[in-house]
Amino acid sequence: MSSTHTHSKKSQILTKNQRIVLDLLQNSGEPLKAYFILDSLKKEGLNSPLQVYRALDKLVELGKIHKIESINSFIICNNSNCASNTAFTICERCGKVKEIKNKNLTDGVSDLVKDNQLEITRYNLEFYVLCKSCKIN
Amino acid sequence: MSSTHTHSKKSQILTKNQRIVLDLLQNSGEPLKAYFILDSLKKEGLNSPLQVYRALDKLVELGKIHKIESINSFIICNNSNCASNTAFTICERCGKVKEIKNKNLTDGVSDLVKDNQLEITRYNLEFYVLCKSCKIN
DNA sequence: ATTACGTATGTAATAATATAACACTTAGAG
DNA sequence: CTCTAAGTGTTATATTATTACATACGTAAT
Repeated sequence: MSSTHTHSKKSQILTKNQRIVLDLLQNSGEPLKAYFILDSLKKEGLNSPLQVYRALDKLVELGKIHKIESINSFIICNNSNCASNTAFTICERCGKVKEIKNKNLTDGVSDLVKDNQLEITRYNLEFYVLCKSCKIN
Repeated sequence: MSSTHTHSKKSQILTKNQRIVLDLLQNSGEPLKAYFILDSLKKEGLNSPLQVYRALDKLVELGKIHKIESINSFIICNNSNCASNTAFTICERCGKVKEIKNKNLTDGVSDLVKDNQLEITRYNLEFYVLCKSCKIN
């Protein structure tokens, strides 16, 4: 074990395509669609959908981004250790998405899951809301 | 029209396309994809994707079926009054989907939502699990 | 009974989202 | 150095969903 690392340095480093896709999502902070990412990164050398989807798949697998299923979009993960569990609010009026950081909520869901004897490997929670600014206007 | 009956409230009656799509989902009990529904109902007179999507949209709106976002599929609602709130388990191995009827879970989620001052109009919860039969084998 | 209106229908075309197949490259482990 | 796992680049294609437009049909108001 100590002499032989099964985890190579390579596996911890993002490849170029993974890097530029992650950077774009990081800088945006908003959910982006795969083909928007493709268009945005044409100048960086991304030419085909598959290049984008492969990078996205890997980043999701690494827990660095999440897919928001109901809007076919990807967003940077802003929790340090949310694993593959996700919880979002999506404004029904303006479409704004926020990842829920509230520990009470996610802990509560975990408890409910335990109480109900569900063996969950991961979950995806999408809450449709009317966000503050939309509520005012 | 072969019969003379006049329904008092047309708005509560499903149209032919809505009916046959609902019947198929009802009989199946499983989540079905739009284009599978289209293929299955060719003999009933459905010819285009749009006819299917229009029926599905209406049925979702009426709360008679749900869309399971992460698998782009539609399933009959087996709760009498779940409104537009949905909670499913999806087996990661065999893909089997079950609507969660557990009142504790859904009530709990509602409480959590209240406690965390989220104003939710509806929600969509997708729990990925290893189902009983897949756990055994 | 006729009109106006909202909703549904049928059809063709196309947009948006995602994957398959294949040949090639690269980096690290042994 | 060589083997292998992972990533790349590219073309083509599959899957999912919507736009646009013309037509039909039931209901309520006139």
